[in-house]
Amino acid sequence: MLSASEPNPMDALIRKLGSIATFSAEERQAIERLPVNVRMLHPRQDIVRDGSKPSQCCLLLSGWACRYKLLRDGRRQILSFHIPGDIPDLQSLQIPTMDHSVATLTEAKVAFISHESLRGLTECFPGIGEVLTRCVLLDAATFREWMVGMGRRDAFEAIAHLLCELYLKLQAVGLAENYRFSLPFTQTDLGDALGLSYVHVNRVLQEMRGKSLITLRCHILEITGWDELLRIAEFDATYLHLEQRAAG
Amino acid sequence: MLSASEPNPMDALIRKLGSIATFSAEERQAIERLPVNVRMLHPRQDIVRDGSKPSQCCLLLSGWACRYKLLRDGRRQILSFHIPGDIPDLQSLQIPTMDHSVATLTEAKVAFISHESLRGLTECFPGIGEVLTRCVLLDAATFREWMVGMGRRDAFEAIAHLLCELYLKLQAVGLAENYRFSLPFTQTDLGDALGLSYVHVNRVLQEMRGKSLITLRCHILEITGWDELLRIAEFDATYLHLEQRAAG
DNA sequence: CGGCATGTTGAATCTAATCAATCCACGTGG
DNA sequence: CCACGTGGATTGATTAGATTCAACATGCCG
Repeated sequence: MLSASEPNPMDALIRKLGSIATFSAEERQAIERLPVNVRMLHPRQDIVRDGSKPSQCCLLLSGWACRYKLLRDGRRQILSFHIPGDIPDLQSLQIPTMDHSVATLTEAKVAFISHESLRGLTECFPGIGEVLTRCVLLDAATFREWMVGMGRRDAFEAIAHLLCELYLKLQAVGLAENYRFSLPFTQTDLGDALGLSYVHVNRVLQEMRGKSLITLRCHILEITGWDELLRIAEFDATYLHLEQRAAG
Repeated sequence: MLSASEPNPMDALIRKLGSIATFSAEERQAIERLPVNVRMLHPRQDIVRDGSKPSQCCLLLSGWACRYKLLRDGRRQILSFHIPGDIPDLQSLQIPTMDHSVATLTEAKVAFISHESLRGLTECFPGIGEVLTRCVLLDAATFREWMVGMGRRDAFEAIAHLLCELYLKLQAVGLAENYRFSLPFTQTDLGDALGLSYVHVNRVLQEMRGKSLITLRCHILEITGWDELLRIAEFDATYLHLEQRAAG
């Protein structure tokens, strides 16, 4: 048995899955025993390329990653941000060809898990298969919310909404508290996620600071006006479908 | 056995599933025998409401439907369009609470199928479960493509892309050919799907007509410049993940 | 120290939204 | 048959939100 002081690399995944479903000690052990291939990756390194047919999935253990698509002239749309515990290309298990790319945003530790062993796991433990299906459906719920942001919210509302979302997602896996978290990527990345130019993102962030809604220094964001930000963003956490639990 | 002249209501579903996967005669029969509750619905009628916890799924048999979210002040974002064979709220099987609404756009025939019987079906036929999972993942792929449209394509490109997508989806289930199809909803709906105002949608459609890329009369769209439209939209059908087949 | 990436700010420009009419097809009722 | 009402499409004028271009500041790293 692993000692508490030497955390299993799968802890990030366990924590993530625990935030959206409950599962047994047996299932937990099976996850911990999955054969993985752990690697450190540089910032802004592609993990999976658009058009490829991966034979493994990537589980993010530390750092940030994103999914994105490029247009020919270089315009980029970031489709999602990913934090430890996420498996950004989980859908490749069911849909062989990637229709987008996955890349790191920061230095990141990634565990590669073969499709084969993931299939073995879900066959032995259908409950885990259901939780993983839940994961990809929750990604889709976030896509839907981002669509509302890009299509029908103005820049201020959209950024406010994204900041609330990121905080709650980080908090759910124990990576944020007290309305503070690390936002270690650039305003260009934020713009590419929201369909805005980096200049405009910058101005809106200034405006939020001016209204004392946030502070942002050295890539540490603090939401100082949480309730107000929720109100402006019309934020409703239903779409995150987080497991309600009594405590911690 | 059903005669050819009296089509089973599930034919729409069979055709849709056949466009994205292959399955056996046995599986096909099981689908045809699903107990359903068929109803005709008026145009612009809600089928499932945001926030509800449905105990059944709705299979669209004829007509058009959409998923959408509303902001408090009435701004609407359409998240997807649905055509016969689609099950817009399929994810409610795994995620109990709806984070958006589903509504008809036209008069529509809808088959309601209880979660219970769907679960029974996927337990007996795991292959069907996989195809259904594939369905919701394909929806997510379309969400991603729409995000690119809203965030990084201009209005002309985005509309061009949507028209190409709708044609191919209709064609895949035999509801369109020769670059012609019925587009029986309003320009306001198109705008709400693309994050544009209806006035602007109108102008762009004019421009497309001016360039002889499309004709649009009485809600019948003909794409007269398919290749050019594909080029402008930078359309790549990979994200539709349609099953490649020799013929028919 | 110099170079580079990121963040900040201003000015000009542009895309698309908004506001406001008007038009047209269609259905209804007198 | 025609007046009327309605929903959708179209067009023009104006405005707003966001982009683009450009410059400069800051901070980090070799």
